[in-house]
Amino acid sequence: MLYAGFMSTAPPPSSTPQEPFDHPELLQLGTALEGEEPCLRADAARNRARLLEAAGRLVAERGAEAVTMEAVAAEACVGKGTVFRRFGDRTGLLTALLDHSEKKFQAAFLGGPPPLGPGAPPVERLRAFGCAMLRRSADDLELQLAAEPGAHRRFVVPARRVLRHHIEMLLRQAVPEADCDLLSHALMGQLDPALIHHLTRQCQVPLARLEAAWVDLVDRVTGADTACR
Amino acid sequence: MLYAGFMSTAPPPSSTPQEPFDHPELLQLGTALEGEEPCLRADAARNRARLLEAAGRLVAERGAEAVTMEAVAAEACVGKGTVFRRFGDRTGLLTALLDHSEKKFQAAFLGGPPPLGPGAPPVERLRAFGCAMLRRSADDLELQLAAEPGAHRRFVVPARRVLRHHIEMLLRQAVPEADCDLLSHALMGQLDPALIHHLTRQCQVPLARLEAAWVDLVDRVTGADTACR
DNA sequence: CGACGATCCGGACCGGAGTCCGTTTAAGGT
DNA sequence: ACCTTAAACGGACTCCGGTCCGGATCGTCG
Repeated sequence: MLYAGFMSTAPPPSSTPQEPFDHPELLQLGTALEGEEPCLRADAARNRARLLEAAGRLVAERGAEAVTMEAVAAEACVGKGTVFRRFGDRTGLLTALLDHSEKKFQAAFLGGPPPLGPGAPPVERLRAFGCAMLRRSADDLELQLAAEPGAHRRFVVPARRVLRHHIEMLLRQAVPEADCDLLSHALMGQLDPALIHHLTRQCQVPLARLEAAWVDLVDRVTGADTACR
Repeated sequence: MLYAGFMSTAPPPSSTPQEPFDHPELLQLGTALEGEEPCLRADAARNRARLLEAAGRLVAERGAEAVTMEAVAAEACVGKGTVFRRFGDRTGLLTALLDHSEKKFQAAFLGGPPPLGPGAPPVERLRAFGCAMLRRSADDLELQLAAEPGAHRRFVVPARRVLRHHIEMLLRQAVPEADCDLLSHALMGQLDPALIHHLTRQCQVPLARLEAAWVDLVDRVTGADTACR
């Protein structure tokens, strides 16, 4: 299940010495394909395989939360340091475990048959994409969650609930025929502090543009303003 | 800055003995107000204040990442256990720090003057709400981020970038006039694994409904299908 | 084949989150 | 004022993620 093909998943963590990290964090979607593998030394490759297998075994037998770096190392009969060198951190390891299904999915929407792949009109592809992703997530949900620290809590934080409820209430008034409960989540997504931070600080997007995008989103969702577009 | 009013923020963590946690994780929005405070013992209240003050000082002087439970405890001349008993965990402490501005914001959109507060038509309130939230976030971004473990990474994970880029590309074809870069984030929000987990596992929402909501969202955003609504 | 340099290995080590439990103290009843 | 008890306290302890570095291995080149 290892290596090559489409986009791999691990983050670009690592230290200054720029280890030959095994997941080339690629780019340029659409063109796809990219067989880059730094080609590990024999022992390194062997250990990498062992580690993934061990991790998979742990997940299967005792759930994702049993996947502790030490436990994986022990299960694979390997030193703890090796796990970190290979995968960067816990997230990297879990992510690598998801790599296979990830790449299958990417292949499906980048080059598979319509309506998911190219060939269908964009709106239909969008519809198909979401549904496919929803179904895919249903499977390895546990892993996906485990790979993202503090993910369970995110939707339980009272403060956030209040904000979402408010959006939901306003939506109910504006578009009573819609599934406002779920719709509100999409709007919340646009206001996520982490997103704001990413866009304003890391991507230099000016606040004004964010506001404009929000207003546009609201108008689209509620069908307001520019009436029919 | 302590206590009472609108909704407080801390999660419902704590252990089985059900400590009289200071943030009553309330409910019933719209009705607002709720002066519930378990009324801590004198020493407890004193220490709580000390801790918040100490934490605030640490944030101000050395940034949010210096807010370590031990450091806060030391700064407040209090035992480490006390910090945990009072705030549950690090997230709870940071959240409590945000409580003040949080409540001010809640007050503004629950009962303040239009267009944020009641009185304006719902669509306008929605627009105002998002803009207000964007501006508010710009301030205590650092704290908000720190309060949510692993928040920085979320938008850097390569796998997620690929998915978003795909959505963005399809959007560009479907609604070339929109700010598809930003718009794609809203759609991604609806497909967030953590959200899927929350809805399907904790809220028992059937997958079919999620799919329907997605399709509806796509149609609204692209203006497709039901044409003008 | 032997030696050399680059790469990898492993486990000791560190710091911080969260738990536990014996001790102390506030508050209310007598 | 004193006694009782529920609550709060504090710091030692565990567990885990992540770092570091001396030593073992691999692969290559002469």
